Amino acid sequence: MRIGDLSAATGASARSLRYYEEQGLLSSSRSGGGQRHYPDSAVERVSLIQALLSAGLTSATITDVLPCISNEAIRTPWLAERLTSELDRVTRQIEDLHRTRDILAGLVDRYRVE
Amino acid sequence: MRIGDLSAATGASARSLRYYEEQGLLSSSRSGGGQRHYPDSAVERVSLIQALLSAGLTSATITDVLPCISNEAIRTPWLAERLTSELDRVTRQIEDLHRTRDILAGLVDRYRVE
DNA sequence: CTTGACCCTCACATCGGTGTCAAGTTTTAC
DNA sequence: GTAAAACTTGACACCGATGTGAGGGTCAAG
Repeated sequence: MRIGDLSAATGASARSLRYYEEQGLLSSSRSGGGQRHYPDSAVERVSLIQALLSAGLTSATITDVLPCISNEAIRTPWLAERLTSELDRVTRQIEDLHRTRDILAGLVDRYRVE
Repeated sequence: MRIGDLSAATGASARSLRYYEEQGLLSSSRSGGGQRHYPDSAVERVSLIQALLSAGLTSATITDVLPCISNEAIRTPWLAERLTSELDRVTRQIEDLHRTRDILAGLVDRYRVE
């Protein structure tokens, strides 16, 4: 599939897809004329990238962390730490967000009732 | 208390506290020499601001939403909608984050076991 | 007083992902 | 074979909260 198709399939803009590639998160083959072609599996990969980005991982961090999905060789203890610490961060983020949601819910409630 | 004290009490930098004031999120009285003074209650207000900011509310949104805590008069139906839609957004954000956490947890697990 | 710690305003810098525009090339459909 | 749609690279802009630094006041303890 070409970049427009992948964009349509994932919701990521073509600009973003090129950026992901530039950052080493995503790879593509090129047609004779230089246009990018993606395998169907790219859709899932982009979704994963999007999820991790929206969780606050940096593209550099994702670059470090993503290969371990497909490439067994790159697994190092250092990477395990990295993954765990990101997991902890996200977990904390969820907890904070729960508190904030309660605050907002309280506001809504108070607004409704009084 | 002065800005340094409030900063120490909340973890927000003095820069941020001035910014909050500039955006209309926080008010202060001034000493003769022009230095800011805050009541003790400012600590809680700043915590609230921090929570809402970290939940992804914009300072402009918070400006709209915060007054309804202290000022009954400003409550409008429009504000109710606003609050509710922010609440929904945060709720969705939490759900997304749960999925992402599961992804990360899966990576950690896979890393451990294999 | 004086001195050191604290505070003031103003302005510019930073970060990271994305938008957007320009000028040019490739692909597709008729 | 031609036009339209889609793609390419490159560069600059933006957002929004915060950092940072300059140059200059204020406050409190000695």
